[in-house]
Amino acid sequence: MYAEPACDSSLSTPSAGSWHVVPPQPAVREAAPRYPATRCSTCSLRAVCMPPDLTSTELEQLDSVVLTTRNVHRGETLFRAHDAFQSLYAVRTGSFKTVVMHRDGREQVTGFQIPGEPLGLDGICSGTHSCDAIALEDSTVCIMPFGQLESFCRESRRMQHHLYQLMSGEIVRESSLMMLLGTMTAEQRLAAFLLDLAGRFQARGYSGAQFNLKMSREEIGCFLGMKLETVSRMFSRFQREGLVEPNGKQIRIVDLEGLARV
Amino acid sequence: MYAEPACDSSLSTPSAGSWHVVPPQPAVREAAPRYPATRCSTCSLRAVCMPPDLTSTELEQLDSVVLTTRNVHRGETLFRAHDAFQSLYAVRTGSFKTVVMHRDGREQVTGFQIPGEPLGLDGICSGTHSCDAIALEDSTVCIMPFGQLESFCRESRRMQHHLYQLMSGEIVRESSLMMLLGTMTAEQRLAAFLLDLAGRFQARGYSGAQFNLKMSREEIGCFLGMKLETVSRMFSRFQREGLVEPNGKQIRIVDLEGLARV
DNA sequence: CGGTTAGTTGAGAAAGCTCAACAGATGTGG
DNA sequence: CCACATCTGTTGAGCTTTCTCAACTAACCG
Repeated sequence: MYAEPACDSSLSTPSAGSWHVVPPQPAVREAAPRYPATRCSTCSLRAVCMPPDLTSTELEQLDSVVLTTRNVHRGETLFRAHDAFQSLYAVRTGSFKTVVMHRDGREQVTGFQIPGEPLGLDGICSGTHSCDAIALEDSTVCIMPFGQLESFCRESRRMQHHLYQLMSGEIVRESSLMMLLGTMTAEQRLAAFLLDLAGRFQARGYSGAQFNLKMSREEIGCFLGMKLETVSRMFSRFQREGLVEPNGKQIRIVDLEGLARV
Repeated sequence: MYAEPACDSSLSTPSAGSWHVVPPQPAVREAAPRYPATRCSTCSLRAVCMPPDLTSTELEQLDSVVLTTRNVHRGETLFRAHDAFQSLYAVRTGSFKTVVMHRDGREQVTGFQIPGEPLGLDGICSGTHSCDAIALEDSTVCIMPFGQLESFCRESRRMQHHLYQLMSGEIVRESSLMMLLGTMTAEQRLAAFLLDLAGRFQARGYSGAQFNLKMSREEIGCFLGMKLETVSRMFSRFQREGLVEPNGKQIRIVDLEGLARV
């Protein structure tokens, strides 16, 4: 359902090498192949991803930072906690979830990422990722090697500021999630979640009124701090109240204002 | 109880001007006076605040970015949501809480900051702060005008990286808070909170086993997503179980391992 | 020293969880 | 391409945790 067709050019670059410390992993875990990126300068998501006012020189430089993309199949990880941090990523097609895990097995989904949204910012701090990023469907990401990005940011004031803004935005996003988890009822959480998603889809030119949830009820619950049964009950309640028309994963928002009033 | 004596030199700099859009505020809200900072190069918190490997030239430049400090009295705000973002701050003495507020009055404390910790990172994103920063006791902060800091970071690779690390660290901190709010019981939350605080005090050379909570039970509850009564009950439970010896705001951790096992 | 605020404790209510049954959807091998 | 197994989602009933309301005590402040 999402934008651009995945870049599936098969000119695999040999440069890939070992992306990850390879821990126990369901299936064979090959060195992830990279593919040449189509350029930022012509990308339809540029307005979502990048500052609006880059000069053509800056765009050229940017193209030389974002040289490759990578395909991640549904259920596979882009990176996992404890992997060495190398690059920042931007979702190009598809969608991801990020999950932090406690030793005792407790899991918390900390976010869902759709095209144009960043991944990997958690890794800068310690040089090691602190969460897993898992594809919810077959997806593509742009790869921005962080060292090169940093160099670029020392040259470009605009790009420097953009990266600070991006990270600050992540901080603010997480704060409002804390508010959600700390102060809202199950009903309010789900409403806020749907409204947030609707807004993000709309900002990317998709319908905000009707969309397809790629994540399961369990994943939604794990994000919103409640059990899947409760998520399901709340969907049913919204349907009864004529706010949302859920059809499995297909969601139609009927009464936006009503949902906001919950 | 915290480190350094506050810099209370009264050579108020006239440069202060209007720091804030002044919304309804309990008392008189004057333009906050700034005081000359004692230098980063000689600050005992430097190891906590700044990258360890700055050259003497970089230290000099840093001193010229962090020219001023500001005193904030107990209960007063350093900045509030919707204030224009100007500067990043580092707590020098005392402590703060950051609070995000929903229109309907719901509040969530998103963090407590002790000496050496940053404040204001939320403002970069939109140029406007998204939370209130309120002093829990009479406190002092170092002021880092963000424009100057950005310039400095374009010149100093180390400083640039440090700021990225700082922001990434905030992202990781908030993720683990989401885990706390999303998956833990009231008992586990309070235990995790005490252990976190103990670690942070210890890292600053204070006792991790005995410390003074500057925040009320209500503020703790608002941070941990529970009511003050529940916080109180959990303290009592920890006391009964011989894990913690709470004496009002004075906390002594008796059984660190036990607390970690909760 | 009296008034106010902060903290503790108890009892009953409510939200959300657990367990369980079942229905649809999805996928797989014969 | 069907039949069966598996996974995902829905719904119900009873239980647990936390909240709410209330009373009371201790600490703090002017």
